[in-house]
Amino acid sequence: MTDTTPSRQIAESLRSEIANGQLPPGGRLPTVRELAERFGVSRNTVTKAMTILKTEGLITARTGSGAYVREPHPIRRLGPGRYARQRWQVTTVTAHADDRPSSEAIEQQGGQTQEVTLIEADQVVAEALGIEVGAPVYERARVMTRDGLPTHTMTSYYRRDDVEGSAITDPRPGIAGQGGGFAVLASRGLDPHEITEDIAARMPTTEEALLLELPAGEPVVEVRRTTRTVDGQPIEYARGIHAASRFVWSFTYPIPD
Amino acid sequence: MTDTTPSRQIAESLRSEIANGQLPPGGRLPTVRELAERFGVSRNTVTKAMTILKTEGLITARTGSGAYVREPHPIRRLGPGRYARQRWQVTTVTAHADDRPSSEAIEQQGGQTQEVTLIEADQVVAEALGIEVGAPVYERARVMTRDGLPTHTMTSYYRRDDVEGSAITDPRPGIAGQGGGFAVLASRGLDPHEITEDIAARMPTTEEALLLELPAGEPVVEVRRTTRTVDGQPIEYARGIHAASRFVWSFTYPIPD
DNA sequence: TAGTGGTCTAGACCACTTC
DNA sequence: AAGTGGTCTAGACCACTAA
Repeated sequence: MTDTTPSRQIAESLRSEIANGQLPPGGRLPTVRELAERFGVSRNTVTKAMTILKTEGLITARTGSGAYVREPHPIRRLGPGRYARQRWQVTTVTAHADDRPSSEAIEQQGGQTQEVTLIEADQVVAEALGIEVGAPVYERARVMTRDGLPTHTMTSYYRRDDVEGSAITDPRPGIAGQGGGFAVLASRGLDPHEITEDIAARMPTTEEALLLELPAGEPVVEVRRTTRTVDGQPIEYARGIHAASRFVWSFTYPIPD
Repeated sequence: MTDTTPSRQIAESLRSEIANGQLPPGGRLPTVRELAERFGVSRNTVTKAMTILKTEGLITARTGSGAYVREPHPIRRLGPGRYARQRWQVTTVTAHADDRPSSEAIEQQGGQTQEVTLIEADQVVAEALGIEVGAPVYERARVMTRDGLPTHTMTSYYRRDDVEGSAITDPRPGIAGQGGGFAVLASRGLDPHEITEDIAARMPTTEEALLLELPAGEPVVEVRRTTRTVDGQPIEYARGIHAASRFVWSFTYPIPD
């Protein structure tokens, strides 16, 4: 039934100790040397067992300190409500650029970094926005953090003419941040009306793992979002990478005919 | 910038060869022994590099044969349309049990196994169905396959009184299969009207990895679905485990106020 | 039967943490 | 300074695949 190499057996043994609470979340595992002696194997074999558990997301190890049972993350539930009008709709657009442009295009602020650049649309972006490949688009790349830890990235693309000169093209975070992109589009007569979200999961690339400080064995969820006006005209395409363990997506809808 | 151990460097080297197409999908990697010589390291170090790539889902290895670049899966796009009325609504319920009950509760049929059991509701199921813990519910566990490979599981829970004696409680697949559960509920005056889907991603348990024949480094997407009548009464709770690389979930909705 | 990936050992060295 | 996880080596053995 179970193909049973020593390293797998040790992993299974520790796994069940974690499952039954004998090793509680945050608790420290016995040292590699202790386990090697306990199971009568070499240190390498125990290390391998721990590698298995790490890639399963059950433990993390800190060199010089020990290996610990991973604590469950607080989970955020993401639904359509996060895009609700009342969250971004304002009578007058209060966001505005001031006169001291920062030399750096990246700044840090409570929970969000931002980088805005004018680029040429690639295949995917062009198709999503209904423009030609190579057409100019503004890319607005953000990294969201929570409790000092990065939780997800969100990179939006806008047609240049739609947002040129607006607060969106101001690189400082907070100006167009926090849904403010929708307010800017609305102020230009491009009211966001409909959203399509595509959701898929996969293992992270090495860059993503570094950027989001992902432990081994943590998948990412990639969200691709297209926002359209009431006429069906796409006004924003966005791509987000989320640390999987911190989010749940929730949708409620009537059964279609 | 990049902490650079030999095994990681080798992994990175192979990773870029895969990315630029030098090693095409389905192509065979050089042997461990060849790579060990090429990079001037021990066999173990090359093996470790390949383990990294396996957990990233980039390659799979077959003992005795070689290591191969994984081929991209055909991806199914899942949206609300899969629950559309026209897919399950029938004027008269044609599904029916015949007279020869099978001794086995599990049967195999084109693309689906099924197992039906009467159990007591646990905490999660009870809460979802709005009943008390321990109340009797029918559990209908299915494993869906495609091209002979398992793609996902789907386990539904119904209140006993809602489906007792119906085609749903018939263990043979195909009777209530293929959305037929909705038709049965409708025939009982419990028209499915609204669905809530919760979607999350994580690494598989060992059981799930075995059941879905997941290669190392393949995450799963867990979908929890609650179906309600127009009155808001929950009539089905379902839990599905999907091999992440084979699916995309897609939702289109108007921006709420 | 020759070649393949997979696992294990014993010993070594390293960077890091903790005291 | 002592203890920790992490990595690497050299060599061994195994189960499996393919000709």
